[in-house]
Amino acid sequence: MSPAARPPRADAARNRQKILEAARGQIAAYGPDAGMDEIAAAAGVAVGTLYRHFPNKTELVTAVVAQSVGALADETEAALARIKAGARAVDELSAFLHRVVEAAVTDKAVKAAARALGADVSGMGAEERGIAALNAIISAGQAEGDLNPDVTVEDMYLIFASAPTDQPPHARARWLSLILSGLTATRTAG
Amino acid sequence: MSPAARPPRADAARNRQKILEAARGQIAAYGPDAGMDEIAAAAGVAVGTLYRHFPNKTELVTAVVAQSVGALADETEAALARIKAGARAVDELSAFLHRVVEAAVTDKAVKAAARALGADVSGMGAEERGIAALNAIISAGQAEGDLNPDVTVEDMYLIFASAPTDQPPHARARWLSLILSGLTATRTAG
DNA sequence: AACTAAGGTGAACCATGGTTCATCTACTAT
DNA sequence: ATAGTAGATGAACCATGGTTCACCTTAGTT
Repeated sequence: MSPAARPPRADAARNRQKILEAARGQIAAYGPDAGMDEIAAAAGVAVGTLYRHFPNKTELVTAVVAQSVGALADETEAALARIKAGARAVDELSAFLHRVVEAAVTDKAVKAAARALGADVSGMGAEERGIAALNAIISAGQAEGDLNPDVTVEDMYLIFASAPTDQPPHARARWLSLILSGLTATRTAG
Repeated sequence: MSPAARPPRADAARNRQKILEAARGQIAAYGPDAGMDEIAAAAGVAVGTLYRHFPNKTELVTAVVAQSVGALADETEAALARIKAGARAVDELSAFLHRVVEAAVTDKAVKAAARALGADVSGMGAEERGIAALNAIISAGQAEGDLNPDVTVEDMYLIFASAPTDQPPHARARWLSLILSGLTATRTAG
């Protein structure tokens, strides 16, 4: 279709990035109420520029989500790589989940905004990558005998989705430790 | 102060109730976006009536939250009563939490709406009651040796706050079972 | 250095939805 | 029954905030 679309102008690319960052920040802070004007201001740009890069608010938020998903997938793959290099799977999983819970504080707001705007956030490209890596990590943990055999990727989804966001750090840590004991506890009774 | 304010008219009380119900339903369904007009329609009333009963949307939502908190406190006390009558504390706690997680699907939306509107939801009267009962239940469970010694009411708050809402029933059940194993698992190592 | 289109600007537009208020209705008390 | 007031009505008002667009700026090119 587009026979090699010519590359975007240098400042355009820069602005696009600034807009995404600003959007993430504003939404994390003010939720779906973050206004386009505010996002523009935070990015040091005029509103019109937002609309040159994204057709509407929904698309903008979707793009932010996509970026998050991508970053998450990267982290997952990095963890898997460390495991293959000899690291213990549970430890990596635990550390990974810790980071996820921290990031969730921002990402949840973003996802909520996406939902509030009726955005279609399903089936982002990077998601597949993350799932594959997660599956590998879980299998490794189970093979090493540290993870319950009934643990699945679904559980990870559940954790992503339900990670508490408006709780103080120590509460978030407690929450994760409760969950982890559910994933790792070795059942003694049948 | 108010020297026996004369009782409200019969239909006024009825309407107030219908409004609260409608508000809960609409907000559960559409989140903070539920409009006053829609709530009014659902209650079979005109908008003006909402404003006779509640000064603004924020207060209305706050009232709905208060109602939820009250119901929750009632349930807690009922559970405690059953324990005192001989029921096993963990079982009651587990059942109670199951109900909470089910109710959360509605209440979370309401609370989210409250937050979105900047309502002050802290320190509702009934909250104290619930806390007292919960403490008693936890102590009982620990005395019976089924609950970890480090479990506190804070954990219950955490559960209320982080119960997943946009997950299918089986996922919510799984979630609770993960959490419960964190509350009840008997640590073997020091 | 001049050209030109990609990119940026921001005042203005408009839909949405919370809120008001002048007016009408119907409970309750006498 | 009737008065009198608490309560109900809903069209209209207005603030908010997403979106548009006619017009400048400037990066990249020759």
